[in-house]
Parts: sequence; C-alpha cells; structure tokens
Amino acid sequence: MVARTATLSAGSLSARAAGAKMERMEPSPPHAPGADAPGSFSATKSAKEQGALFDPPEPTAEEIAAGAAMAWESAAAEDRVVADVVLNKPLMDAYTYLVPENLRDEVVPGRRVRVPFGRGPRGGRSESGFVVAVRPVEEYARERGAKPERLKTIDRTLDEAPLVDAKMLALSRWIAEYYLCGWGQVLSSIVPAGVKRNAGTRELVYYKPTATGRAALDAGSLTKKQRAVMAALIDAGEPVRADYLAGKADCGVGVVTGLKHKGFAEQVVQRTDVTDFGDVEIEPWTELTATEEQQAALDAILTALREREYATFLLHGVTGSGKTEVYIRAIKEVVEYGRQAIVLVPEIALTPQTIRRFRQRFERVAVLHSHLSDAERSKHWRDIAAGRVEVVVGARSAIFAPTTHLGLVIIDEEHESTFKQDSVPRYHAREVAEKRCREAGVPLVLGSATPTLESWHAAQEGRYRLLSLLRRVGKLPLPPVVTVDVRNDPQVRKGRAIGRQLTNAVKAALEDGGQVILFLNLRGFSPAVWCRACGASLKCPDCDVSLTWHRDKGRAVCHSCDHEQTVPRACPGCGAHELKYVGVGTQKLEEEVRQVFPEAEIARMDSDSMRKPGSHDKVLTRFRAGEIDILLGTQMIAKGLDFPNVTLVGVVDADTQLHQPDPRAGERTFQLIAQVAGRTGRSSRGGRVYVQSSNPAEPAIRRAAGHDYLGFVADELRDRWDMSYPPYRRLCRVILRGPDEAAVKRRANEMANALAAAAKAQNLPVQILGPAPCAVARLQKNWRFHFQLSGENPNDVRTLWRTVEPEFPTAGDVDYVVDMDPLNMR
DNA sequence: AGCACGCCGACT
DNA sequence: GTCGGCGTGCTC
Repeated sequence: MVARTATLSAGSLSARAAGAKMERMEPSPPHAPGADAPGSFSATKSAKEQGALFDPPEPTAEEIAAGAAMAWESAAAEDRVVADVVLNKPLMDAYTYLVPENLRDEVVPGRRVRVPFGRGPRGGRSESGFVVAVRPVEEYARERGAKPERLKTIDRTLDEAPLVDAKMLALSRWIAEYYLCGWGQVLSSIVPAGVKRNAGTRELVYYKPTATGRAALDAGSLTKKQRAVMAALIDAGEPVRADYLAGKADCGVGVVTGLKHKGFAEQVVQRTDVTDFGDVEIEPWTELTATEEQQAALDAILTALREREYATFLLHGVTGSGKTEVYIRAIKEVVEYGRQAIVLVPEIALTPQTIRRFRQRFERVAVLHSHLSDAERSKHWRDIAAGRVEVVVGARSAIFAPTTHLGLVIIDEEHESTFKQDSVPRYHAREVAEKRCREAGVPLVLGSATPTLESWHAAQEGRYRLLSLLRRVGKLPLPPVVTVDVRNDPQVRKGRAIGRQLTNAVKAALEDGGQVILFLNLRGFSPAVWCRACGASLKCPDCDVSLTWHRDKGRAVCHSCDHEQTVPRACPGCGAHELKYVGVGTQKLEEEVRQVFPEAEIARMDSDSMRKPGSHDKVLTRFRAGEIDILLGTQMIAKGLDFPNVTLVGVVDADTQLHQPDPRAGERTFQLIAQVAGRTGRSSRGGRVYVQSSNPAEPAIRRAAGHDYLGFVADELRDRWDMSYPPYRRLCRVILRGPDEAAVKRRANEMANALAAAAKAQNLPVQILGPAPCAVARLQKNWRFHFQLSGENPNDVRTLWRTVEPEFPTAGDVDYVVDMDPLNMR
C-alpha cells in the first residue's frame, strides 16, 4: 500500500492537484454520523465550502496596493478559477478549462459539465465530463508555465447537483490508476445512465401564492372559486400542483391559471420523483439463535465495527453454515448506528429469494442489479444518496452505491468471477471494496465456502482475518460425495450422459420422494458437430470455436458470437456425408432424463430456456413447491439455491471446467463441485452427491469429493508458487486483436519486446510472458494474441506499462486491451 | 475513443 | 494536376 500511494503521488494522472484538494474538502470526518446531512453535497453548499477552502491567504498591504494599481481586467482575472475535467475516453490526463463567471458557484468537483474538446473549426466537439478539481487560474499558470488565455471555457453544467462526492472521486481515480484506464472512463461507468438522465423524475410545474394574491384574498376582491383556490394555496404552505388545487376548490384548473395571469399566484418548476413502484410487504421473521461459530465470527466483526477500524474478514463457511445470518446480524448493528451497509452478491444470486431474506430483516433495502429499468435504478440511487436506505443489496457495481455513511461492506460468494468486470474499467469489486473500506475506516467481510487463493493467501499472510464456520447449522452433516469413474460405464460409452450409478441413485431418490438436481455446464443439444470421415468439427466462420447443435432451433450456434447456421449435408472439410452430433448439452440431457424417468416432472434451467423475464423465479417456485422432481441445468442452478427436499445432486460432467486452458481451471472445478454439492443435505432428510468424471484422480475433483478445501488450497498454492502465478505474482494481460493474423502477431512481438527492453533498462523486476495466440485464437473475425506482464509487486507492472504504453502506435488495424489482475484467459 | 492533419496512389 | 486512401498524433 505504501508503494501504491507513492505511485499515486508521483501522479501519472496529471490532475494530481485534485487529490490534494479532495482530501481537504472532506465535508466531515468519516465517523461523525449526522455531521453532514444526507445528500448534502448539493451544488451551492459545496460551492461555498470550496470557496472557503480555495480562497488565497489574506493579502498583505503591499499586495493590496499593487492590486489597486492593476488594470481592471487583471483585477477581474485575479480571482478567476479553472476546472480540471476528465472525459469518458482512454486518456490519462485531466483537461483544464476556464470557469465562466456565471458558473462560478455551480462548477464544483463531482459535477458534470459540457466542454469543447478536440481540434476543429468551431473549437472541437462538445463532450460531457466530470469536474475533478477547481483551482485558481494562477495555480494552473504557475504549474504548467502556460498562458491561461489559451484555455477553452466550460459551456455549461449538467445535472442539478454533483453526481459523485469527494470520496467517490478519489476512489475512481484510484481505480483508473490501478486498472490502467482513464479516470473519466471510471466515473462515467460508475454512475448509472438512468441517474445521469434523471430517469424517473420530471420537471413539474407547481403554484404558490404571491403577496398581491394574499392581499386580494384578504380584500375580498375575488370570485367564489378564486377565493377557494387562493385559500387552498395558502393553506398548503408549500408549492402545489394545479390539479391538487382544482380538486380542493372543486373547480377546473383554468381558475388556477387565471390567478396566475392576474399575478395572484406564481409558478415554480421542481424536479419531482414520478416513480411508483409500490411498497414491499415486510414478512414476519422469527429470530434464530446463533451457533457458537456464528457468534464467534460475529463478535470479531462487531469488535472491528465498534472500534471503527478497517479490517477485511475472510469468512470461510461451508455451504449451509449460515454465513448470511452472520452478515445480517453485523448489518443490524451497523443500521443501529445510523449507517448503511452494502452487500454484494453475484448477479446470478440476486434472486427474489435472496432479496427477500434482507427485506424480512430490514425496513429499507435498495436493490441494484442489471434488470432494473433506468427509472428504478435511478430511484434507488437517489434514495441511497439521500440516506433513505439501510442496506444496499446488489451485484458488482453496487460497490459504488452513494451511501452517505457507509458502515460495512459484505461480499458474499467472494470467489465468484462475476465480481470482476470484463469491460473497461476492468475492476474487481473485492479490490475496490477493500480500498473503499480502508478509506472509510469500516470493515469488509468476504464470505465463501471456497475462497479464492488470493483471499486465502491474504489471510495466511495476516492481511485478512480468517473466520471459520466449519459446521452446518442444525448439526447437519455435509453430504457424502461419490465420485463415479465414467470411463468404463457401459451407458456413457453408448453416448449417454448419465451413467449406471447415477441412474440408480436418481431412481432411488425419486422413489424416496426426494428431489434431484442435475448439473451440466454445457448448454445446447450437442457441443460439437463432428465429421466421422476426417475428424474435423464444424467451426464458427468468425471464431475459433466449435459450433453447438441446438436441436430446438435446428441450427448450429456459436456460443462466443451467437452466429447461427444450418448444418450442411456434407462436411465442409472433406465433403463426406458423415456429420454427427457428439457430446451432451443440457437439451440432450433433458431428453435423456425424460426417456429414462418418464414418470418424473422435469424442468431445465439454462440461458436458452430462461429467456423470458421471471421464468427463472417461476421454475424455482415450482421446484420449491415440489411440483418438479428433477431440475437440470447449467451454472444457474449451482449457486445459492436452498431446497430442503433435494436429496440428490448429480454433477453430470465434472471435467468440462478442468480441461479449459486456464491456470485457474482446477480452482474453478473445485469451487463448482463444492457449490453444487452444497445444494443438498440441507434438512434432516440428508442428501448425497454423485460426481461423474473421467479424471477421478485429479486433485480438484478428489479434494472436492472429500470436502477438503484446506487440502485443495495447500496443493494448489504449491502449484501456483511453482508456476509463478497469482497470488504470488501479479499479472497484467495485454490482448491484441485485428483482422490480419500476421499484423497482430507482429504488433504483439513489438510491444512485448519494447516492454522487456524497458524493464531491463529501468531495472524493474517484471517479466514478459508470451506473446502467444489466445486460447480462442479468433473471435468475431479478429485474430487474437496476448502476452502478460508478471511481477511480484503490481506497482512495478503498472509503472512499466505506463512508461512504455505512450510509445505504442495507437492506430492501424490492430488494437489492444489491458487487463490488470485478469481472471478470464480466453 | 474520435478526428483532423498529412503524405502517397488512381482519376478528371 | 487533384481527390481521397488511411496511418499518426492531439485533444485543455
């Protein structure tokens, strides 16, 4: 952290003055609830604060005398200010603009403005950006040795108030530094579009009485209806709508406008919330008693909360050990202090069930996820910023929720890769949360049954504090896991998905009145269309990916780019009429299960069958009600579902993840089996798990079957050390792409060589791995190469990149993206 | 990221 | 001789 701070102050983002300013403009100490009113960073107030902070020291007598001698222009220029603005572009610098006199009070850090940008006859195009700092023009002139007259001027301000506060500005700047992208790109992406557009609000016209209106009423010079309206208007005590007055006075709105024309009433325009999403019913809840383990974990978190100190807790709790209960009790305490908690869950777990758990226990819960309308999201954002929310539950981006007094952040299922964004800014919510919590002096809780090796290593090093829940609630045992070697299974050899042992287990479970979950991580009917004659399989014309046969559509589909085509009669490679569908996806599995268990009620859940909104929830509700006997599907059914009557879980093919060309393949396989296995044995009925594999001796599978997380991480950490991989080293992946394979390869080599040479010249301990073709060597018509920068210290990696990157050609038909701490290796 | 500027090939 | 191709480098 010390080193990282050093990088920041070295300031590769040129508006470094902003950081210094920002620290000074903190409205109140982080732990003084109520010191700044909720939603207080309104334009005028901040402007006043700014004014006080930025005013130069009292002038001396000489200075006053000199000032008086100045020409009037200079005197006016004396207190002119400039604003540093960042734009939504991959630019590492802020740009400085003159603040026109009439906008002096409105242009404040965190506010959006419209500015001219770029060359061109009319001074460039108009762009919107965020103000990150405001300072006297002299400071700019001194710092740059540049003439301020040459600066362009801010056109106008946007929004009615700043969209982000000082802390969020600082956090976003840190993200830009850390993830090697533009500050403006970060800011633009963390404020939802609906908030920028003011979705869910309208500018409405209201009426209030004028003095002459009041006098006219007293003088009795009004008609009967006018009197009634005037009385209602004065009675209201605040601006009201014309239709409200018409209702009160039992007349038409014409009377109201008539009063306006006479000067007895005047109009005011106010932006008003026009959303109406209804209220959520609060369901009854009976308090449970915490287990000893839960209480111990909770006590540790509460101690940090009460001490008001930052700490990251790694809550390692096996499935069913009641992590959520620990979260909720910690949040209860936070809410009692009048502070807010942010709970991040993987998008896939943001089900009505999850949300209900929080709504049952807290009065004011805001939910932020990708399926909200702009208006809904904007409403929640405004509610949070106004301090009207106790708990924010949301996916990755909810880490940017504008809470006024953050008290605690929780990341559930910490190991989920959806916490890393795979477009710019490529941040990981865990890293951002850590930074945000550290700055706010509040605890961060990371929960998982299968923590990432990064987090586990941090706990071993003492950077995180480990809390363990190793027993399930209600003394339930973890379900026994049977690994089935399917290499010699007669049914599987015939092309079936389900082997003999799993078939018998399903039969037994159904006869026993239990429910079954079958997990298979391949959607479609068959994952390949294969030519028996030449051995080639049907490829996407645009990607280096085999096409998946979707029988329901009668088409072959690329799961990378969604290209669809019919299957040709003859093999495009050799012309033989020997094309054959091989392998089993969820659609074929469904068919097979229907054949083998004709009596059973079966439902399939994958992204194909769950297209319609609400269908997801509908199936789960039916499953919970016992109307479905066998639920089969992809990832979607692996996470977080808690159904007591599930007595059997089958992992149809544990090897699909394992064979990915990715250093985290083992970790993913372990996590997946552990998560899926956790779906059963959640009641006294017990449960079992069958894992079908062709590599049953593989450590990830063996350890998962033995519920042996500790054994797994010990093995895996050793491997990571041997391979010089995270968590022992930090990586930065550079992916290049373009339509010409040779050009992409050449550029990759040039860049890698330049970086290697610079690392040597600067004596930076950073290695360059590669370049090499990506695992998916072609994607959407583009050839792809990648290489990685690897260092023990992420600062070295970033320093190297930042010093060399400006020298890379920016155009041509090869472009590149940079991914710090990459998770996705495709 | 855009986009204007600039330096080389096929047309009036 | 120009129009326009797209490679280069700026944008306060």
